Amino acid sequence: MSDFCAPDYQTALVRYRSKGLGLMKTQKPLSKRQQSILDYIWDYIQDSGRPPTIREIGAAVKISSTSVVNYNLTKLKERGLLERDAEVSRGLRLTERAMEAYDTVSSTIASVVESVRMVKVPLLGNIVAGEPIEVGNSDFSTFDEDDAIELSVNMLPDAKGNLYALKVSGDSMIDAMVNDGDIVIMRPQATARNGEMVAVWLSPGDTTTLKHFYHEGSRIRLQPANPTMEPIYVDPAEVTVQGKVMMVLRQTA
Amino acid sequence: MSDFCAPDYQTALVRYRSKGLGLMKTQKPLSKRQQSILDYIWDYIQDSGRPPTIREIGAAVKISSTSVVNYNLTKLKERGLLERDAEVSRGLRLTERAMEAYDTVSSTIASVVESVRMVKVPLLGNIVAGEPIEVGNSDFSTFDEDDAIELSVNMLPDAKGNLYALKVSGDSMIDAMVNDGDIVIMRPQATARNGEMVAVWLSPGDTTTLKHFYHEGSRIRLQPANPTMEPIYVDPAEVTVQGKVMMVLRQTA
DNA sequence: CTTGACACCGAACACTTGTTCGTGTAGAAT
DNA sequence: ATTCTACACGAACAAGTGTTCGGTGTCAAG
Repeated sequence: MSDFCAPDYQTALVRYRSKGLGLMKTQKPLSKRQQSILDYIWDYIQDSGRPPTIREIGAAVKISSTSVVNYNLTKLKERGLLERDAEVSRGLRLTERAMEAYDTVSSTIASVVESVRMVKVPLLGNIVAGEPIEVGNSDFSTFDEDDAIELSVNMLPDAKGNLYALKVSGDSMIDAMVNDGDIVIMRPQATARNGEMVAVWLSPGDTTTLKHFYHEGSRIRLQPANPTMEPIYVDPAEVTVQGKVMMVLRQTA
Repeated sequence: MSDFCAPDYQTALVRYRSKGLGLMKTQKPLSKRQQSILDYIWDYIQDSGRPPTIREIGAAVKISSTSVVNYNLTKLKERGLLERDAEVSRGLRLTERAMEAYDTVSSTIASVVESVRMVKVPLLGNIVAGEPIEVGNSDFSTFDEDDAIELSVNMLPDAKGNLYALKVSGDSMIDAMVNDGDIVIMRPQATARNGEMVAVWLSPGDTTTLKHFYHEGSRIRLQPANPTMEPIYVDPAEVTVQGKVMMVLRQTA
């Protein structure tokens, strides 16, 4: 019998965010000098809006000879990490592959977020809005890691922190106008106030569900928003609140 | 009595998108040459990842002398549209102000969209989901021009073209799970198939509303999704379909 | 010990690139 | 008519920048 555990949105989120430099398995690592050169080029472009010169690179990584810089740039080009336009000043360009190491998409989005106040919310998986169903530990494999929703921060007051998205399966929340197939944007939250719509994990049966949450004496009432369905009563020790619904998105066409 | 006319989302959208270089009231316009130089610099940076040289600019805008290019760059600098680092190759940089003209946010987002497939949808105004109400010609002034929603293109199949967003007032579409306060993403559309949820303008009374649309013999039936409300029957000549609902967004917290 | 590959280096050179100078034209203002 | 300003231009020059050459040192393999 498998060990029961809560679907771990936090771990999935951390995994989503921490994509380090993926070194090619079949090649030995870059020399320290070559790595320093790449780092310098990246930083210089971010800071100045243009690539550095051979001499600037040399000064930065303590190479006194332009031909040594040239030699190392040739090596990096051979590795597919940069391109060079000949006979022009500042003719360097980092390739897509090199930029992966700097997580250019996240960096670009991070800079856009700063300027237009937007947040990228990963779509981590499904949440059932119906009878609680058992979840496996691989529940997060449903969606490609690259699936995400970009949202304007001004649509999400207090959007700091680790938002994530879940796709709704089932119609138990239909009276809260959350339908099967909708996407809900969640903010991690370990407690809930009465009436809040939350995702919860139930230790008996290792199940998860989306419901309105109520403290009711010594019990917790998980209330569907569907008049055809009965509330679920659980012992507080058996329920873990995982996140609160901040926003609902629905495609209609 | 004012002339009646449809609330013109297209015009509002065009106005939203066509933010030309914001000319200072107290300054005369840039010369054509100066504008061409700015355009070329912008394009060159997008294409090559570095600024152009003085000679490249000259070749592009048909200036044979580097000192004329230099003179014009000095003028652009005086206007606050670019910065120059002296004594370095490719020492140009467009200022924030200059980039506004190229809608740097849209351009940056456009480039991000290419990599993460996202679209920026302006929030243009309100739409009533209730009894049709009269709209004034200044209906679009409700929202700041900068209000917009960023959405992942993969959430919006066929997102090409001029999407816009409207904020819903009223609850006549509540059975379609569209509630007061929700935001609907619209795609401009002049016709409608039966059952589609659309924004329409009604020439009698100069009103607008959000409803399900049905052709019914010689009439159009505009059907609320609220059992407490009656459908509206109108002559086809009196109704203009303006857009179809592609997505619904709701903030819940 | 020899050889080859790799990494490194200074110097020179070729070319690119930015800045400055002196000059000319046209139109507006005086 | 004169002066001023804006815009334009070719040429020369200075500085920046990339490329090439001939060389050295280290290390591993033969």
